[in-house]
Amino acid sequence: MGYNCDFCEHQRPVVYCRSDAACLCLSCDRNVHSANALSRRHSRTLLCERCSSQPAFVRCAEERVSLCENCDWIGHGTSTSNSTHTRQTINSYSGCPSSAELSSLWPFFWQSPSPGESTSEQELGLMSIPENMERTSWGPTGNTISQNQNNTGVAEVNNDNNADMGSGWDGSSSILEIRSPPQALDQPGGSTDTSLPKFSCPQTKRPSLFEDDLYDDFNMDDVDLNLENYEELFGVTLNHSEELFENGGIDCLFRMKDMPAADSNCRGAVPAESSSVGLVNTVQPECSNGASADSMMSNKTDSILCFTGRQAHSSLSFSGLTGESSGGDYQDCGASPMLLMGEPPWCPPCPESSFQSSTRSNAVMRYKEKKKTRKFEKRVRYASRKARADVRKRVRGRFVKYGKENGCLLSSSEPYIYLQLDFSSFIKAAAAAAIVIAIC
DNA sequence: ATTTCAGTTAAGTCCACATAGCTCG
DNA sequence: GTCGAGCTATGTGGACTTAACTGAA
Repeated sequence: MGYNCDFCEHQRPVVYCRSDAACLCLSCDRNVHSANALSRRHSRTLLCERCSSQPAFVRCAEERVSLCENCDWIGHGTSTSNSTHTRQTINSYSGCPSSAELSSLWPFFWQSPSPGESTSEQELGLMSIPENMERTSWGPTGNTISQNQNNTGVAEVNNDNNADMGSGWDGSSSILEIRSPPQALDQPGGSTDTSLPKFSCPQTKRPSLFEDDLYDDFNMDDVDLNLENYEELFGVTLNHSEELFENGGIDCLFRMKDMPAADSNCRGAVPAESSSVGLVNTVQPECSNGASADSMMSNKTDSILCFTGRQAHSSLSFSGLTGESSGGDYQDCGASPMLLMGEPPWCPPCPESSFQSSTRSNAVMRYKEKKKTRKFEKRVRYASRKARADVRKRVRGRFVKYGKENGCLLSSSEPYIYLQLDFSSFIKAAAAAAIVIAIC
């Protein structure tokens, strides 16, 4: 541990901004994300208290610690004693919430931690947040969804918070939105309510975390992250790498299956730094296969060494990738890169490996099938041009001028007859002419 | 293990023309 | 500031070409 805020480099980071790929203290989070309307839209969540480099997605009530997916898997997925811990999904937020708003969002923040645990949450309560800054409002559509994961995997939706917030805040200038975590998690209990975030019991069905249904409802058109908008908004030309980074590190890893199987350490390091495909393909792993998962996940410096770090990504060029193909390639895949590569590098062999293997093979099969049938739809910007192109005459796939349809010029303004003949027609015509000449 | 070759796949190119977007008077 | 003329760049789809990839011999 011992990391500092990426912005002030002084305070202990508490929240993680996916858009900025930055770990920030609350003060800097407020400063940075109050700069403009765009930055206010950045979705932030708690920082994992184990690795201090990944966004936390679940809160362990027993351990009173916020964990990212990887650390949750390490802590709960491999230990039968810890697997029964009650865990609560951590919501993300945007805007500039006050400390009171954060307390409503994360009530566990102000619970006193048990002895020997991280004190980051205690410090969090002591952090000064300039309350004179722009007032944050709870959006009328803000939907606080909390889940109490028990052994049966029953999730419940808590709308009380939302109602309370709605009554206590002015919804006219909605800035802050409470979002359920982006991860679609399987729900062992088999709930039919698809609107609810799913939760997974990692030790039993870990691979399903990344199965196809995770991406089925994800449409980049809805997210609207195209380059044009970025140029319009920021006035700068954006490399495709940045677009990939915006989409999240996990989705950018599919080319990792090309990496040598021994690169387990670096495989784990990549999601930790939201690395990009280009980096993965070009940067040689520096880490040895023998490194432990713990050291890998906790050693932030190593991650940066292996995959250049998030600060360097903007200078990398991905000119060989097109927006459509590359972007969709990594967003529409139906299986996790970890899935394709084999067991997660941080997952030691366990008795359930046979079950996981079969599940994984099924997922890989579904991924391959989906990839085979996948078709990147072209986005038509001008329907009128498309309509015209659809009805325009072509000769061998090329547009032809008016009057040159069917190989002949029909326009009276043209002084000559235009013949559009392919080679076979030319041979036939030449042969016929030769016969005529011979007869004559 | 390496090379060669045929088959497959993906990406790029070409065409004419309507239209968006810009400058200029 | 507004308007119109003139100009340039862009986008549209199908056929074709080219390059890259794959698997077998």
